[in-house]
Amino acid sequence: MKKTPPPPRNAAPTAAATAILDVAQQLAQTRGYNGFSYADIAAQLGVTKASLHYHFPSKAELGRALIERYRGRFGAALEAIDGQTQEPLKKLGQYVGLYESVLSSDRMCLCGMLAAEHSTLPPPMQEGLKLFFDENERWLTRVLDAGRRARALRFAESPKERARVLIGSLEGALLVARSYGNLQRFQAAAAFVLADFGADAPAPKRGTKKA
Amino acid sequence: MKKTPPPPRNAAPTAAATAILDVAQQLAQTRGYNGFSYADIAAQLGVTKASLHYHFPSKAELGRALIERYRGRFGAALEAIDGQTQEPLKKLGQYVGLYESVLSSDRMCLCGMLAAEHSTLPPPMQEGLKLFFDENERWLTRVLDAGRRARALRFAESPKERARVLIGSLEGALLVARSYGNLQRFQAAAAFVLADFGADAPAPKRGTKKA
DNA sequence: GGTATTTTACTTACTAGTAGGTTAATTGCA
DNA sequence: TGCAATTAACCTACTAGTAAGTAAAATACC
Repeated sequence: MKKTPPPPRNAAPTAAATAILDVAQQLAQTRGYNGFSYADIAAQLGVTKASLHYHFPSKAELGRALIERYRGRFGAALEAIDGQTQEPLKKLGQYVGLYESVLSSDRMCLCGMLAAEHSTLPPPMQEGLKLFFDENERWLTRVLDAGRRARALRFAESPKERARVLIGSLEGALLVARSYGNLQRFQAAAAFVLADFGADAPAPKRGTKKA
Repeated sequence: MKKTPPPPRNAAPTAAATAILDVAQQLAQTRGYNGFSYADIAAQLGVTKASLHYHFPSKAELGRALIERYRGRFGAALEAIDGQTQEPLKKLGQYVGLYESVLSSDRMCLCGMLAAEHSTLPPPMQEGLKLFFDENERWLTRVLDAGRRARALRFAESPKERARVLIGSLEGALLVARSYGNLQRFQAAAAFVLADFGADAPAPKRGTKKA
């Protein structure tokens, strides 16, 4: 009753698998998990659907891999921020920049998108989503807590609560700005949430930042 | 060459049409526009798909009607708030309550959900979405502006900008809280965005439980 | 009032197309 | 020659949508 020839999972990702994930991610971020099909990926790559199934036996498996890779990359980006600056407000600014760069390519945050479709997702994907948000929350909580201790950030609530608010606000700002096709709309919201942390902190320039 | 018997559009909605919209809305709010089918609605109502097509010739038309009704109802709810209190912070509290009640029934805001799927929607639906957000923004802007003039609310930015941030934050809080199946998570975020408006604002009804 | 006609609100039975997925054969390369 | 990667060809289930027909209610007409 073996259903498929055993595809080599969890190891070094082959070039083909990477290409598939790249296309699938772009589709998932723009159209949602229920908004694309194997046929769409195959067409964009110029291969057959069967070939995709060789690398990712089921769409559920592809979706799971998508989240896992995204989570890993996001985690790496957070570590990169930690390596680049110790200044809390700058860290937050770069964190916001991660979201902004997503919107710049006309995408939604993968996990924000999937969060909308949550109830239609296979359980492993649902769990992957939580992990993503949990990891974001943990990192932000640490930054906020340290920032307040160092008197670089000012806020009243618990760092964890504040981290959650921040994540939600950024995801929501992304969500709405995207349906206006308007990057500035996100930037304005982002500037606000940052400004809210430190009275008159070195506010990021309003208006076009990418230039 | 008439394709369909002309269905009576834009008039008093029949009981059948209302029932269809009710089910479709619940599905759209939980699974997204691309996450349900005519078959799903038909099954829940115990009628045939063809019967649905009689009332709503295409899914695009159904989706458009869905947004239109939602928008109308939301607008009515905002008017109701205006009729109930003049106190700005209370108005905001009730506004937040609208979102909370959506989450209580395990749903996402219809338009927040559709915003995620924006790029896959037929243009009339995309425009309906914008109208929804625009109307929310207008109402909130008015409340915020009046509230600040009356010294009942405190904030630095322009009312319009602040209104946008608020909408985004609430939609985002809804989005994330829903993938945790956790109402409290939303309530905490909601309490924060309200508190952010006036120093020590009165906490919204349900309990804060930490500390 | 009673008959003819139209309209409403469906149904059954179907279409063409797409979804995810499978199998067996084939290619390409170390 | 052996195996990883890929294809052609297929399957079943489901998608939105259509065609044609029908029972019952509303309307028109005399």
